[in-house]
Amino acid sequence: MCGRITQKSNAKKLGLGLASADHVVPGVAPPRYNGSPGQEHWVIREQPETHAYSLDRLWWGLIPHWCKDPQGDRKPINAKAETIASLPSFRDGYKKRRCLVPIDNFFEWKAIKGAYKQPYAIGMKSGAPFALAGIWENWKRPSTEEWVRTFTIITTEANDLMRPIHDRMPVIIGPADYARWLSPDEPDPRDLLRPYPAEPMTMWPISSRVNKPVDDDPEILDAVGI
DNA sequence: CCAGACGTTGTT
DNA sequence: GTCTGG
DNA sequence: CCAGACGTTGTT
DNA sequence: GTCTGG
Repeated sequence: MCGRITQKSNAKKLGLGLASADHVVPGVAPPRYNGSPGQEHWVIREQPETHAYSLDRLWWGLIPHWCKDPQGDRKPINAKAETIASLPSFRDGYKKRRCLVPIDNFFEWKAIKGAYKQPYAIGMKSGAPFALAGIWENWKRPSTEEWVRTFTIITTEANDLMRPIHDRMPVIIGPADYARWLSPDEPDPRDLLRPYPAEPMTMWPISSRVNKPVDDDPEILDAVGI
């Protein structure tokens, strides 16, 4: 599963060669060294009309458009690849509002029976940013009429690298498939929702300092070993 | 018909 | 135990 | 995901 | 908004 990410590279790199974010005001988009659900993160989308790609900040935790009061309701941070095409909360987004979440790493906790959990960082051997598959939604806050944009990350079964620590992992989209995943002309690209090959990936144990959901502590860099 | 849910994970 | 907040 | 709280009243 | 359960 996937409940913590890093977006430490600059916006140019996190655009993955598809999108840029030069319109973003400096200072409003700090790097995420230990990013959590409930925070804003970089997300790449395709504009339906112009087919241009954009890199924007969306809230992690999907709020369906029909939701009255997300205070009381849950905001799913993950959606299962196996069921996303049919579940009421996800199927419209899956058809029409797919996105890529560009990251440097994600974290996973290995549950050790009767004991602590050991956090791990997972990334590419190359150190390059890569893309997770997501879907997003628009939601209008009734009190202020303001539009809120949220996303959720799709999960699938673990690959050989991750299976020792966890039975699920986020869906990773390779560069060759960016365009297909984002294209509104592909209503059901479910063949992309499979475990990513283990070979280009790497994984290492990190300090449990990352347990604390604080992502602006510079010392977190040591914890992650970056 | 209306009311109520709508999600995932892990752990017991 | 379960929910909210980061 | 984990950490931390775990409450009520009335008024804006 | 749409589906399930009573």
